[in-house]
Amino acid sequence: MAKPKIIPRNPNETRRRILAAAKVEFAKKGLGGARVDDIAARAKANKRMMYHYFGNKDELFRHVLEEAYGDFRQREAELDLDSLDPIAAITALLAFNWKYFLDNPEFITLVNSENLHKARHIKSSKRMQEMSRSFVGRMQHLLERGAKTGLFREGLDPVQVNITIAGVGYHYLTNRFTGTIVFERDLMAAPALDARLAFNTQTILRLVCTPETLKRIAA
Amino acid sequence: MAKPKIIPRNPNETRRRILAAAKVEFAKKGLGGARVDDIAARAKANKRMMYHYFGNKDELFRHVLEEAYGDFRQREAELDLDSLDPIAAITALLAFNWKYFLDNPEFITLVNSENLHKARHIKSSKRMQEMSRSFVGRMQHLLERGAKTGLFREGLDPVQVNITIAGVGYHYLTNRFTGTIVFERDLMAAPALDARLAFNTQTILRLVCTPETLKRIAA
DNA sequence: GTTATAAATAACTATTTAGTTATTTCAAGG
DNA sequence: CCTTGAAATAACTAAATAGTTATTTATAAC
Repeated sequence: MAKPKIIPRNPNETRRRILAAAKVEFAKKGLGGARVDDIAARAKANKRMMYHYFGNKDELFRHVLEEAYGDFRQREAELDLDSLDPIAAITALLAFNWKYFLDNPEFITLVNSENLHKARHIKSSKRMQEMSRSFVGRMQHLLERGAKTGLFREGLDPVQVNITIAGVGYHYLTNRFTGTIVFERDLMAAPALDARLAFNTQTILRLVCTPETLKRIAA
Repeated sequence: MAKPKIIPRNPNETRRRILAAAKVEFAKKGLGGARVDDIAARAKANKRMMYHYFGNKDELFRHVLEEAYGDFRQREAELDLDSLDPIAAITALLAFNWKYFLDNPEFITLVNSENLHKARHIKSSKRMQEMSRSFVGRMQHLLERGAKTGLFREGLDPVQVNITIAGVGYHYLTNRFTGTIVFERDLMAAPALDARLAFNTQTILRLVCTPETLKRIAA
């Protein structure tokens, strides 16, 4: 009735299905644990098609990674932080990071897997470089805007702030399974997640704001 | 001359060598990527001995993890934070975390691997539970001591503070390979490492200290 | 229609892999 | 000494694995 399920002989669709299936498999089992046969099966495609479109397992992994990273950066760029005052902007950026990691848990495991392999897949990727540059630029701009208006401290390193904003959320979520055991607390329950975002917001505002700003917003 | 290298027929030694080799292999390639044959070869032991002492690959991984986590917690317990004032104590704890991650990079990849597998190896480990409890207890005690002396803010959640202290260092280091590409900066150069520890110290002190304390120590 | 090209499939291969079996070797307690 | 049980080794197996070959099939340009 509705949409024809699988159009025969559709290269774009097949390629897309393989890439999507690979993302799931790599995220679940890591590069070393993922199986090419399982990826093909999940994509409902012949394994040979993977080799046709992507060359080999490592190249497939690189495509998955670049796509995941690209999606993350693109959505972040869409936030339009410039229309917000610096405090609202950095709060929104932190919340975006948190929500993105929550909604896309595979992003975290893919990045972890790439780091286990010393980032060899993206080491010479021009596309990664371009995406990263505008990302760092946005933070630099935000921090300068905050400092100029007297809200933020002067001289904050955008790289350090970026890593910290990502880190306070990323670390909580990537280690949520061992964390739940170590802390004997369900770290993924809704109230726990809300509490963590609130805590992280405090952490970041206390880090970037001047004492006067902090007193005023009563953090 | 000195010590006899490999004593024949030495069960403890063989077991220890296998465990040490497994730690290296699992840390390098993850659970899915590690090869039992490679572990045996690295340990200069017969593969059959691994099955003799540890049962199977997953049990071996569990032993490696428990040992790694145990070492981390034991060394942390040896810090004797009670003999330091709260600010020095939390600074020392942060620095310990940082240094431990730097000196034992395999710890990070092992924990990452366990989380990729949803912590199934340690889920019902009594030993993990015991080690974790005293660890959380120490932070609680430190935060209470800081609050009582008016240095720290009241009502800080020791779990949140623990996760943040670990996270600001852990995230920087676990993602150092992709980070070096994204930020186009050698994150592992000595000055970069010093800068990160200094930055993290600021982040944590700003998080836990009262405004008055912060003004006094001019952070 | 015919043909050239690319998409898709099935079946295969050479290796690798976790785990096992069968056997030998040593060292300590009697 | 000598016997016994554990330590160690070598050789094996069945299944899995990344990647390939050979072939068929649909499509779109002419």
